[in-house]
Amino acid sequence: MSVAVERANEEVADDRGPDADPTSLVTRAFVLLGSFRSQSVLGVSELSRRTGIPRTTVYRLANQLLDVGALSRVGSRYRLGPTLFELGNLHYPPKMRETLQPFLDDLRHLTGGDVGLLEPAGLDVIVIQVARARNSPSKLVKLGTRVPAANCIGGHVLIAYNSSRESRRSTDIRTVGYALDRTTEPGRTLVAAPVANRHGRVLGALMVSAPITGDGDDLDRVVNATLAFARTLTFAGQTAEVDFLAQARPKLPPPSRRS
Amino acid sequence: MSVAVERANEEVADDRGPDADPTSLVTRAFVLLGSFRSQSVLGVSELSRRTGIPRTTVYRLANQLLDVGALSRVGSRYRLGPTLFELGNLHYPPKMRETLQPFLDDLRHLTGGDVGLLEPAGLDVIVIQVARARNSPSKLVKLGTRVPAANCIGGHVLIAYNSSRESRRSTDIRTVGYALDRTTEPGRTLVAAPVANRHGRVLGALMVSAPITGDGDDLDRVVNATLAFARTLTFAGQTAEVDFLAQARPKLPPPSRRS
DNA sequence: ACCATGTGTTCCGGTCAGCGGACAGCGGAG
DNA sequence: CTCCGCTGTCCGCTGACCGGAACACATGGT
Repeated sequence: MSVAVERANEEVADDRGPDADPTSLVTRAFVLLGSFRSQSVLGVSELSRRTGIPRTTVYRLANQLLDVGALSRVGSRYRLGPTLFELGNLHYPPKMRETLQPFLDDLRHLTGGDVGLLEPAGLDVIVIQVARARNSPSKLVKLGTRVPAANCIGGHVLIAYNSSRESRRSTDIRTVGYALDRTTEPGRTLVAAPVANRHGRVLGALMVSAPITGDGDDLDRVVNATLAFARTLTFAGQTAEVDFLAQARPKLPPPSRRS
Repeated sequence: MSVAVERANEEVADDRGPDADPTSLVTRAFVLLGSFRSQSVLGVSELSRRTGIPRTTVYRLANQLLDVGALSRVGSRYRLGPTLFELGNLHYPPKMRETLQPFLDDLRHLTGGDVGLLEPAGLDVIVIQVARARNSPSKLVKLGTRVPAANCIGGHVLIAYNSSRESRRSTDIRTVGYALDRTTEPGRTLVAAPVANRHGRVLGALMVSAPITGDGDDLDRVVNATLAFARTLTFAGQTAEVDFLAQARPKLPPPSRRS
């Protein structure tokens, strides 16, 4: 009762069109904002160096972002602003967090590990809700963490259920209904299972980072609990009229991307 | 031991320059994103109507925002995307949340009310961290809530300590060190106190919504607890090297706004 | 079946917002 | 002192953005 899933960077989900036009101002603005992922406070020149955008343009852009609250000043440098936090929280349906939190907490106590709920974002996955042990060192199961889907066991699950391309690993995961990873966090085992909305469409993944290593009863308990709670979340989302982000299947079959 | 603070929309904090250039693309993008505050799923035409931006422009803008993950598709409409959530969480110093959360939880239990930490954002304040009773109905003390500073008792405190303009209310608040509001949430009393960084600069406000009405011992206890914890947060921020958003006093005295 | 009305989407030419090279002022390091 | 890197400012050019008009497609009322 376990499926070995190696880490691999080779395969990548499709389902997302070509990269955005790099000359678009909106794209540049978010490239700029994204450079704060690696450093929380940055100046104009440093931003220019990291993004490849000319200094003058960075300067103007940063001041505009300042005006709307997407950036804040720190001396003569910048950090991400509170407006982003406000808008980021509006990403959820209003009551989703408090509805799902008790379930995540229960699963955390049952498994003794850290619990995270993942959502796909382009080629990446983002951790949108967590239940962590206090002072847990896990860098993966952490609110707001963004990692490439191909590098994360939860991302593998999402790919397995959503990608149009087929792979050996995807069929393996769909067969057993979950995925394991023993290598990313030494001394721990990562378990991930799909979470669907009421239409059966897989929109998220539940991930548990448990402090166990080998196979055996412990692993079985964690896997079974994770699977059960993933199904419960699907159910909870429906009954609470949260519908896990309320995302229905698109009415217009091909959303027709601008090539 | 109480200062009557009426609600008033007349006075407004200055300290923020003129409104951003409305024709700037960045401004328009965030106006667009901001319209999701009142409705979580919107289409192109509806966005155009609410923002005053022509449909075609909205369409192009929305697709660009889609490409960077700031918006997600829901059928043929849009909602705020996961990238905003990710970036919004990076607004904090890495360990601020888990460092401060135990204090907020303690204060919640001590006062029996809902506890929120506020941060200024332009002319508004934003609730950046909370400790709520389960199923609390408070709309004010809620993660991500944004309200005009002039309409919120916590905003009054921030104005009192930061605005360059002087007012009767500001001096009153600074004299006693906190502010009260009995009218915004019927049957409850709101208490707010300033939170400073290590340089003594007031960067936030601690707010408690307690289920009490009159004066008396109950009120005194809540007020004293709030004041004590506001000071504790300042201290906790320093010792945990969080420094409450790490914001130092600007080195360049006039940040020289583009007029 | 018809039209009226709403939607999302595509097209295209004019124009102006944004671009970026160059420079000024500042501050810290050597 | 000089050098170097930084932030902030200016300005002429240009190509990316703008938005009106038209299209395709739903919906629903008559």
